[in-house]
Amino acid sequence: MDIPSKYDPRGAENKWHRYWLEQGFFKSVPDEREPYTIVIPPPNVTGVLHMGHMLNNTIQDILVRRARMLGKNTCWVPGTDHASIATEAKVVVKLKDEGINKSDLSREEFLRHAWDWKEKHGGIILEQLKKLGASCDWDRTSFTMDEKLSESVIKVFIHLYNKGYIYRGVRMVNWDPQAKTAVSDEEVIYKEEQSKLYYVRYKIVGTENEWVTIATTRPETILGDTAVCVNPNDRRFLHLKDKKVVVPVVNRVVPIIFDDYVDMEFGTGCLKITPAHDENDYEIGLRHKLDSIDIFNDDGTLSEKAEHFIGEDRFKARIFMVNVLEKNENLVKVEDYINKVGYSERTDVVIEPRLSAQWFLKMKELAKPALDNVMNDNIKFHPAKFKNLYRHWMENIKDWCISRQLWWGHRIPVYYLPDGNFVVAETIGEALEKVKTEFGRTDIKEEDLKQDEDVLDTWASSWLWPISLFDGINNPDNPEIKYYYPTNDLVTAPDIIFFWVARMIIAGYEFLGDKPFSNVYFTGMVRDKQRRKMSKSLGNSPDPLELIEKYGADGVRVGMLLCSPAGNDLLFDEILTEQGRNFSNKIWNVFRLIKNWKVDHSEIQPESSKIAIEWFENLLNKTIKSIDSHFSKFRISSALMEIYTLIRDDFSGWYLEAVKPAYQKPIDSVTLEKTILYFDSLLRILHPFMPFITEEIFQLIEERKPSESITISEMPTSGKYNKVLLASFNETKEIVAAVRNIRQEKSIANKEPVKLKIITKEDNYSGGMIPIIKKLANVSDVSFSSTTENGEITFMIKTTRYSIPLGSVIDTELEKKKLEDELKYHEGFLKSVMKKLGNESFIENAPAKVVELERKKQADAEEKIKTLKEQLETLA
RNA sequence: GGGCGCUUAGCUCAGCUGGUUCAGAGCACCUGCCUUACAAGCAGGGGGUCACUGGUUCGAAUCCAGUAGUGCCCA
Repeated sequence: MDIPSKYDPRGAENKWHRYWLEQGFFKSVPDEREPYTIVIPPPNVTGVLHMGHMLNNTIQDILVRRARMLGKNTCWVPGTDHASIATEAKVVVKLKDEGINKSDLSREEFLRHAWDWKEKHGGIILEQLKKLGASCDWDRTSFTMDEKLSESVIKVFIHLYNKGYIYRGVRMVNWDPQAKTAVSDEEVIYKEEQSKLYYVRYKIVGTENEWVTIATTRPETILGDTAVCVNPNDRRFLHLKDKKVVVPVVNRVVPIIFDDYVDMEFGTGCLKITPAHDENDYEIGLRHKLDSIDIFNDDGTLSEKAEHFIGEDRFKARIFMVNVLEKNENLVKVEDYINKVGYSERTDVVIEPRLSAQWFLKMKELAKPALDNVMNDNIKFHPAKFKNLYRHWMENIKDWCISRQLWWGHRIPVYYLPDGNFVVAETIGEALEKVKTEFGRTDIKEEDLKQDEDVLDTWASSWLWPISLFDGINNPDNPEIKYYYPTNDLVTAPDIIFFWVARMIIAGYEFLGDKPFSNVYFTGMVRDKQRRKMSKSLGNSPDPLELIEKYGADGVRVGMLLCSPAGNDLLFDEILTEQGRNFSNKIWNVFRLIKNWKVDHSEIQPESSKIAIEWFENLLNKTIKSIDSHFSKFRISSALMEIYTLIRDDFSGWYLEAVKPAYQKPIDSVTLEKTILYFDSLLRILHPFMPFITEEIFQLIEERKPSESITISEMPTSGKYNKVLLASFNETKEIVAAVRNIRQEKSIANKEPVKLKIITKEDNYSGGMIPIIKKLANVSDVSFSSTTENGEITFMIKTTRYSIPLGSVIDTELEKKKLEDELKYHEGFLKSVMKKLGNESFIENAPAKVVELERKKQADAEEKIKTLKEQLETLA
C-alpha cells in the first residue's frame, strides 16, 4: 500500500463530516440512556466565526464527543441569538447604503428587512462551526426569535409582571444616542481619555461681584443646571447658605444647596447639579427636590429646553458653550484632565446618561436561590475563583432594565388604553379582555389599544435558552425538558458571567425550580502573543477558516488547547497550530508504519516485544486513569497533553521502536494484533480532540461497515497497572539513553553494536528488561562483572553502575573528572541528608515514613559513593 | 476609592492536604543527526534565590502577615 508521508486533512475533513451527518450520529432523542446535554452559547446572528468561538466550541465538542463515547445520550443544541442592538444597527446601515432611512419605514416593513437579513447572514457562524467538526444535533438548530422561544419570552414577562417583579420607572439610563436605546451598565465600556476640566464662575444673586466657581468636564450641561452644591462641612462656603446663583448663558436663578456628596478636595469644592444628565446629580436632585431639565434629544443633539444651540450635536455644543462662557467672562480657567468616558459596547459612541421611562425587573428576591446554589457548589464553576466575583455581583444586584428602544426583538406585551392605563397580555385579544375585567371599559376596541413600542433586552430571551430550547416554559411537563434538563455543562467566557450565566441560573430556579446546568467552564479570552485582545481594528486576529485550511481542523483544535489553561487568557500563536498539524502528521506516520508491516504467522514473538507489550498495557491504563481525572476537573489542556505525550513519546518513541521488526522483515501476529489494538485505543482517547484524523485512520486501518465509526465507538476505560513494572521500564529508558549518549559523545554510529557490562553480581540484578536494552541501544552482548578496567566508559543509573568497553578511544583524564564531579555531588547530597537525620526534632516530629525515606536516601547515597570511589581507583 | 485574583525557566503555565532526588511541562533556544514510519522528524543539552521581607514549623514554592508589582471587576 502506498501511503503518502504527509497527512492531508482537507479531503478527510469534508468526507467524514458529511458521513457523520448522513449517519445521524449527532442526533439525539430521549431514551433510557443517561443524557448528556450542552446548549451552545448562541452566537450573535451578526457575527462571523472568531477565535473565541473556535476555542469555546472546540471545548464543547471535546466534552460532547467524549460523553458520547462514554455511552451517554448526547445532545448538543446549536442556535443563534437575535442580538437586538447589533442586528438592528447592521440592518439600518445596510438600508442606508440602499438609500432607505429607517424612519421612512413602518415597523412591519423594517422587520421584514431584518428577517431577510437574518435569513441571509444568520446561519454563517453555524456553517463555520461545522468545519471545526462541531458535533451538534443540527436538526435542533434554534433561534431566539423562533415561535416557541418568543412565546416563552412573552409568557415569562407576564408571569413576572403578575408576581409584581416588573415595574415601569423613570430612571437614569445609559443612553446610546446612535442606537437610540438604553444599554445596560455592563454594556458600557469606560475608556480613559485626555480631556479638559473647565472652571466656570456663577454670579451670586444680590451681590455686585461675588461668584462661586465650579469645575466641570461637560460645560454644555450647564444649560440644564438646576442647583450648585457644596459640602455642608466646607468652611469656605458657609456664608453661601440660602443664597442663589445665576446659571451662566441661560441666566437661570438656582439655589445653592448643601450635600455630603460633594468632595471638598475635588476641583473647587463647588459642584454644579444637572439632575437630568448625571447619575449622582439625579440622586441629589431627588433629595433636594430639584427640577430636571433634559437638554438633549434622543439622538444626542440639544433640545429646545437647552434654549441655546438647539439641534446642534452635544460635542459641537460644548465648543460653542466654551466660547460663549469665555466671551461672557464666566470661564475662569481650563486644565488638562484625564477622566473615564463611557462608550457603548455596541456602537462605540459616548454614552449619555439620561432620564427615561423603562421597564425594570426586580432582582433581589429572584437572585437568592441563584446565589445560594453556586456558593454551595450545586452548580460548580471552573475555575472556582469566579465564585467570588459572582457572589459580589449577586449580593449587590441591581434591578434589570429590560426594555430597549428598538424594533428588532420581542415586543413588550403591554397595551395602553387611551387614558394611559395599561394591561399586560400575551395577545391583543387577551389584552382587550383584561381591559374589560380590570378597568370595566367595554367601550375600548382593539384599535384603541396601543402596544408598547419597545422590545425586550436580548438577554431577556437568552436567559431562558436552556429551558426554552426544550419548550420548558410553554410545556413544562414535556418529555424533552424532563429528559434533557438540567443540562450538564455550560462553556462560556467570564465576561458574560452576569449578563447571561447568572441570569440563566436565576431563570432556572424561578421557572423550573432547578439549576440550568451543573458545571460552568469559563474559557479565557483569546489574545495575541503580546497580550492584546484580538480585534478587527487591530487586525491581529487570524481568520479561523484560513487557519483550518492551512493546518486542518484537528491541528487548529489542538493548537487552541495547547495554549489554553482553564480560566486564564490564552495567548494565541500560530506556531501552536503548527504543532497541532505536526502532531497530526506524527499520528499519520504511525499509521503508515503499522499498516505497512507484513505479518508472518510462523514468526515467533521476540522477548523484547513481549516486554514492550506488557509495559505499554500498564502505561496505557495509568494514562487513561490520569486523563479521566483531568476531565473530571475540566483540565482539558492537561488531558490533551497527556495523550499527546503518550502517543508521541511513549508509543512512537519507545513502544514502536521496541516492537519494530528489522528492515523488510515480517512481524509476528501476536505483536501486530496487540499493536493495532493499542493504536486503536489511542485513537479513541484522542478522538474528542482530533475527530477527523482519528476517524480517517480508524476507517483505513481495518475494514469497516458503514455504520461503524470511531465517533460512536467506546472510550477505553482504565484497568489496573503495575507501578513497579513502570518504574523498571523507566530505569531501562535511562540506561538506553545513557548508551545513546555515549554513542553520540564518542561518535559511534547506531548501526555499530556495542557491548554492555553491568557492574554487579548477576544474582543481584533483575534482568527482565535486558532484551529491550539490547534492541533499543543496539547492544550485542550483556555481561556481568564486579570490576571495570581501563578503556571502559561507565555510567550509573539508580544504584547500579554500567560500563561499555571501548578500548583505546577513552580519555582517562576526562573520565576521571566526570567521576569526581559525580562523587562530589553525591557527597554533598549525603551531607544534607545526614544533617536532617542528625536533627533530633526531625526524628521525633516527622512521620516515620518520612524518616524512613531519608534513611533510604542515605543508604543509596552511601552505596553510590562507594561504587564511584572503587571506579576511581581502577582508573588511577 | 472598594473588592477579588495573580507573581515559579526567555514565553505560557502545572505544582492537590507542608515531607519521594521537588523545583516540573509545553513552547522557544543551543548541539548533533536526511539512522528506509515521520526533517511537519530523531537523539541530546543549557536555563529558575519559586516577586520581596518577616513569621509559624523538625521541615515552606506550598500556611500566615506585611511590602512591591500586575491584572480584572465595581464605583
